[in-house]
Amino acid sequence: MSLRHKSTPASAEHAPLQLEHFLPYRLSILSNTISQAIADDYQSRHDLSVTEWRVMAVLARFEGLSAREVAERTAMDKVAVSRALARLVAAGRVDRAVHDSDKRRSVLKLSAAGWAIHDDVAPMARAREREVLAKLDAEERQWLERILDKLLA
Amino acid sequence: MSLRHKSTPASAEHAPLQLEHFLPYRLSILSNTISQAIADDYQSRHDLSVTEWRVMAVLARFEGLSAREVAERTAMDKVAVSRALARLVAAGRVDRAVHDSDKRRSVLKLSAAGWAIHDDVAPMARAREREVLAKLDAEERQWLERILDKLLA
DNA sequence: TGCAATTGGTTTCATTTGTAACTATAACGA
DNA sequence: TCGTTATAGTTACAAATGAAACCAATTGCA
Repeated sequence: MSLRHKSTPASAEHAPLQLEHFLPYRLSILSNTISQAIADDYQSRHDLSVTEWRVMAVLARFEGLSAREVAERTAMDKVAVSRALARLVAAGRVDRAVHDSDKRRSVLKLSAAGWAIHDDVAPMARAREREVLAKLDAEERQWLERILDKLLA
Repeated sequence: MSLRHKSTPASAEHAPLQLEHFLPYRLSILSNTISQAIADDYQSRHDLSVTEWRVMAVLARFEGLSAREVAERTAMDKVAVSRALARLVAAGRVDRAVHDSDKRRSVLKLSAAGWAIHDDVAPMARAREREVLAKLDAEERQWLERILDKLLA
């Protein structure tokens, strides 16, 4: 056998990750928990998938984007955006036109029905965010903002 | 028309979410970016999916768990765990035995081959975590830890 | 011009994932 | 001890997702 002593515990031999203190793992749990809570609010109410809601949220904020620009803003891939848009347009929630000077590009905006859904969902999403942030005091909230800015830069 | 003035801009009428400052959105981007970077390290090298790696990581730390306990620890659902385990056992990376006093439960541990993979991947995962944390100074790291503790409590 | 390379977007097909139903064992209460 | 209910885990089927091929419009440049 090796120089290592026989009775060395597995943890010393192998140094397993301590998931409960491992940043990527903890971020993943936190992110999924929050996103799921928001999704639960709107999925059944409006028959809306997470990707569809993301597309709607970015079109609410930036009217007239192309599909590619939506993909950039949502950090989704273009196939996912294309499919979400197909459903949203079919449901009459998004209006799609063709760009004047480039017929490949679409020009996207929420329809009246799309805005109505947005105006119902957005306050719920904000309320969930507030619930989460309520667990922190003012100082912690400031630090969190600063830390996220740095990590996402 | 309503009492609202005709020329009120959409942003005032509808108050769209500002995704770039919306906590759930930012957490999701950050979490996915980090997890993907780690996954890129091991997926091709070991033909290992994210769910399989999570199962291995928790078995490295807590030997002899049942599938249900793995699911609890990883925050994955039991079907995902069952499938990951099927592949891991088939690949000889996890040993599955039957519990002495309850024949429904399995008793799971990493095989020698499983440990070898673990011992290759775990340091890479830790290195990625260090890369991320290197963007923060000592004070920010302490706050982050404290904030995550509170949000996950 | 005109033709190759690029870009916006969709479709196709294979893989992954989620939900529900199912099997086997165990626990509990009449 | 029998019948009901609960639990561990798997299977089957549907829906979601990703990668690559694809079409159409545009750009760049010989």
